[in-house]
Amino acid sequence: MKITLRQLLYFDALARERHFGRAAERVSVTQPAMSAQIRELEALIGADLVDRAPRGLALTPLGRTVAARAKAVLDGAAEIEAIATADDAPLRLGLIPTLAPYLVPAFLEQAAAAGVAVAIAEGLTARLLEQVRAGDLDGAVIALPSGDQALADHRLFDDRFLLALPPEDPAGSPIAPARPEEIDPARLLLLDEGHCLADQALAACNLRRDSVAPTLGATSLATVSRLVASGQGITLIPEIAVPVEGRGVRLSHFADPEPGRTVGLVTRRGASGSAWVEQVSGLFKSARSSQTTA
Amino acid sequence: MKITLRQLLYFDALARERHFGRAAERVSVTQPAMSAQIRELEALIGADLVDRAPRGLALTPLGRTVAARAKAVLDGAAEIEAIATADDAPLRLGLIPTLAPYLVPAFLEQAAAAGVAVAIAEGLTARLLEQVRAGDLDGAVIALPSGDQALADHRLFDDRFLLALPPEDPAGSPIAPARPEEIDPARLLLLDEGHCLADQALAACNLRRDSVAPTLGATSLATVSRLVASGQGITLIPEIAVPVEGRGVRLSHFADPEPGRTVGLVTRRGASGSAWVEQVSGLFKSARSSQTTA
DNA sequence: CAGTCCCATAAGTTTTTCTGATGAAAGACG
DNA sequence: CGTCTTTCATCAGAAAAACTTATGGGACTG
Repeated sequence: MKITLRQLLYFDALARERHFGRAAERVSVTQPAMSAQIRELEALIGADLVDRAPRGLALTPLGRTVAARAKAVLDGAAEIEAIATADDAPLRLGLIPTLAPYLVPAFLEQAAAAGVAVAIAEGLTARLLEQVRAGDLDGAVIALPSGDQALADHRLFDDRFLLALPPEDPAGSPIAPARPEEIDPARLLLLDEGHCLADQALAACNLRRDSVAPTLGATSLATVSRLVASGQGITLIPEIAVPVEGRGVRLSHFADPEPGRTVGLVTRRGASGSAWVEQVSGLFKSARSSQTTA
Repeated sequence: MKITLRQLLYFDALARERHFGRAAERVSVTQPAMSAQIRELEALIGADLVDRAPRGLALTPLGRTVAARAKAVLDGAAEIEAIATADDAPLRLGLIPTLAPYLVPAFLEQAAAAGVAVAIAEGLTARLLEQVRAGDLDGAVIALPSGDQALADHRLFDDRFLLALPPEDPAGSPIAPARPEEIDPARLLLLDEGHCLADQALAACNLRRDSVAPTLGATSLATVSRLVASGQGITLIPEIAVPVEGRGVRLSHFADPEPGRTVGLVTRRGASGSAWVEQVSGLFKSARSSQTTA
């Protein structure tokens, strides 16, 4: 046997009315029903809550504390019932490391302006997708496609790759747009394994990872771009990172068709219909626009 | 239809397990029972709480907030269930104004030492009894008898009345014990109406209120005793007040049988069996003793 | 394509809760 | 004093809620 909200509700009514009949009326039942529930509650707690006296009844000291707590519990339950409309739980969104630093600041502004509460996480694609699958994240912004049947992709925008070269590169640095396939593998700097940007860059250049000089572990574009700036090599840098990471390096567009990635929001399939998916997508698109504009 | 604790309990289990079957097992029911309760909860709230996907299910953002609140509600309910033993609600006790100042300090010490939580109120007998009847107070310490059928009197101790005279009273002040009937009504100072001490003093002296010179409204023994000390008249002062109010006045015992009052604890009849009545009575008796000793 | 996992649905049963009638105890009243 | 009234407890039967077992269907797995 277990305590029930109904018992607490009736007891609350009784505590207010101090009269079984009126308390019963208050909760729209008959007096025996009220009596039965109170008795049950007393049995469960194992003590008298009400001092039944012929002339007007009163709560016992214990009854008072129970009444106070019962009210709190009932309020909590009532809140849950009313929660449907007013949902202010932050959406939990993840972004990959090659997007987060460049997209998040503007996105948070947009979200704040739109009154949407969000919590941001950063992680590699694989982990983000895992979290979305498990419901630990509501969505992840990654390079599409996610390749996961259980998840739904929502395209946000395309993000071209530019060639980043040292400011003064004496050797073989194309002034004019180049073909990605023409890149010298020996000079190409990439992020660590697990970063999809590295895989995409390799794909664009038609290379395999083992044909590229291994780096000493670069986990951020900022690091790679600094390496390039100091003449250590060249890299492919996504357009969205240019305002932040483009300083100190020479940038060059590739010839059409320019390589790039499609950035999108990935959610559980079940969330596809939800309003927030469209709303958040809009916010990310706006964030991207304000980024390129700025 | 109304939300139930059972629904919240099941939903909490589901939120933890993320699996209907295991969640059902956790709460020792079959999976259809779990499904039904979750569905009912979703219907009540009016929104999906769970994203049912073939491969592993997740909570919706709303579901997460509900889960969090549900846990809080369940914890509250569990507390209520476990409350029987650990009841730390303060006992609410009232005292009349002619007892409170002299008894409360020592009583609070005793109560603290005994680990009993109390809340003290002061009021005239009539109001205190009303509050006890209504359950707003657990007990009242007054001059017995309470004269209320619905209440139970618990005798604590006797409190004699002494005659308080100005330190140097030139006229008719008995050096030896006097009979209360011999008091000059014109010089007798009393508390306002409503204070039982005044009525008791009148009764002891075999007087009626209208035969006494009306005072300008004295609501505390402290005031009356100051008046006596400054030679404005004489009064009857209860023994328990002597350590505090006896300074500056001359005190004289009455001849046997000495007038006095019986002080007692009044509770609702239903409380008579409760352990706290005996315990609190003991504390008051100890408080009185330490008072006379000191 | 068969097998498995997982949740939904259905039918029937058990448990809980309710109502309406009645009882008992204690004041109120003539 | 007996009768009436108030008020809560109790009981029996009815109604509602919740459970169990059995079954179905969708989606992934080998």
